[in-house]
Amino acid sequence: MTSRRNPQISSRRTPKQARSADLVAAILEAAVQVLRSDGATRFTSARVAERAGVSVGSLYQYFPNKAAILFRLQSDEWRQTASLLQDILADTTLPPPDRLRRLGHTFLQSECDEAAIRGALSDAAPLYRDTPEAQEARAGTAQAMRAFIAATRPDLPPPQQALLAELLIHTLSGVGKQFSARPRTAEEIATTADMLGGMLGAALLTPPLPLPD
Amino acid sequence: MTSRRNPQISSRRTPKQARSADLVAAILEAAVQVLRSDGATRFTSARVAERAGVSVGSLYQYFPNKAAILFRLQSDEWRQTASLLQDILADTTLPPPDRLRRLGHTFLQSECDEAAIRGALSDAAPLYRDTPEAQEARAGTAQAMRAFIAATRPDLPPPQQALLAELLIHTLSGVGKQFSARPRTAEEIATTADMLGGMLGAALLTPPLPLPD
DNA sequence: ATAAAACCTGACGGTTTCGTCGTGTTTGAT
DNA sequence: ATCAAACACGACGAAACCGTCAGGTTTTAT
Repeated sequence: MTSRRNPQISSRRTPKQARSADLVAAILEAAVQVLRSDGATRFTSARVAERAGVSVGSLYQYFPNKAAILFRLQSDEWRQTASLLQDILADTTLPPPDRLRRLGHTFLQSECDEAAIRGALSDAAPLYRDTPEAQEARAGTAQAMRAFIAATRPDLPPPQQALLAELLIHTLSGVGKQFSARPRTAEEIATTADMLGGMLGAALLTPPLPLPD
Repeated sequence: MTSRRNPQISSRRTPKQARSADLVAAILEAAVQVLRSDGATRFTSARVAERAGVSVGSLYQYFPNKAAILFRLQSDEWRQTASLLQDILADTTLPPPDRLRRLGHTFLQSECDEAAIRGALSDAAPLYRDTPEAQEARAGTAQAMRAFIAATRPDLPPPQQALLAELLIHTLSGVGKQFSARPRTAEEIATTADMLGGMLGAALLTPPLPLPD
């Protein structure tokens, strides 16, 4: 599905002088702005370059194609999210379910704060999603959650641990994405985050399922 | 975000003879095939017409644009899903949490069965998502869930009922979409569906939250 | 000062897609 | 048999976009 050709996501030339590093920074900043204001379908190499006050040629010296810019942005987001997960889930001063509760709040809030950019990025997902680089980049968040599950539910067999971790991640990101698709009041966010956190906590404590033969 | 111009989703001419009705059916069938085999980004009016054995001109006599075809497909899916929800949630022979459990199973299974087409459809979502017709079409599923919540948790104030209903729907569809993005074994589906159902059930029985002032 | 490397530019070719329109065919009613 | 409405066709104009390339400018090193 959604067949990809040679996405070639990896960078083309690495900036060695100060001006070119600035240029790359300007491009990334412009990319965020274009994504936010024009949306994914209007995200264009030309538009990004123009917004950055830079020529297309320069852009293509540091990014092999459009997808590479998007991937770079998404990749940064993922790294950020992974370390957030890591921090909250590893905080042993809180009982595990409370950590999930907190995770729900933090996550939902940040998703709503940056709804425009995240929504646009995920609209553009088909452009970078299927590259090996993307698969690897996603692994970070999954790993953090699996470690938490392994520590909290050692009674579950590893395959179930993995599926549970996946379920929690999918719930967080799926709910976050759809909930933030519409503008929300602070009250709605708080209430939903509470319910979400409770739900995740309940999932965590679910008794091991009798494996049907 | 993702600004739309004049999407003009509504149909252009209504088939009055048998042959044109067949033509529309052929187009929809072809659209599904193209979506499944070529993905959202390669979904093209020309390709659909060719696959249907029909000229582009004919296609554009019954659909004002590409988005209208996609919307039609998605709309059918939504109707189908809404009646599924309706049926399961209104089945009073089962205790409410069990209904959610069953819903999780049914939903996840069907999502996995048709992963290709649904995935492609949601990749194309930016093209039809923001039209008023789409907003209205989505309302069906939300309504079914709200009715269920209202009947099951009359103790909650209506605003919280609405948010809870939304949370459950978002969880279902978000998890369904992401889980089915990779091919899954029957075992993985069953296990995840169990956990998902349990999670939803738990969310349903969550005590009313003390409204913070 | 000078040469090499790094950097920047923007016009341009090639491609894809959308949706229309003038023309020709089929159907149903009289 | 005849005519109007419905239907079907596919070449085509217009627009958008991607990514390259030949040539000019700035920086760095010697």
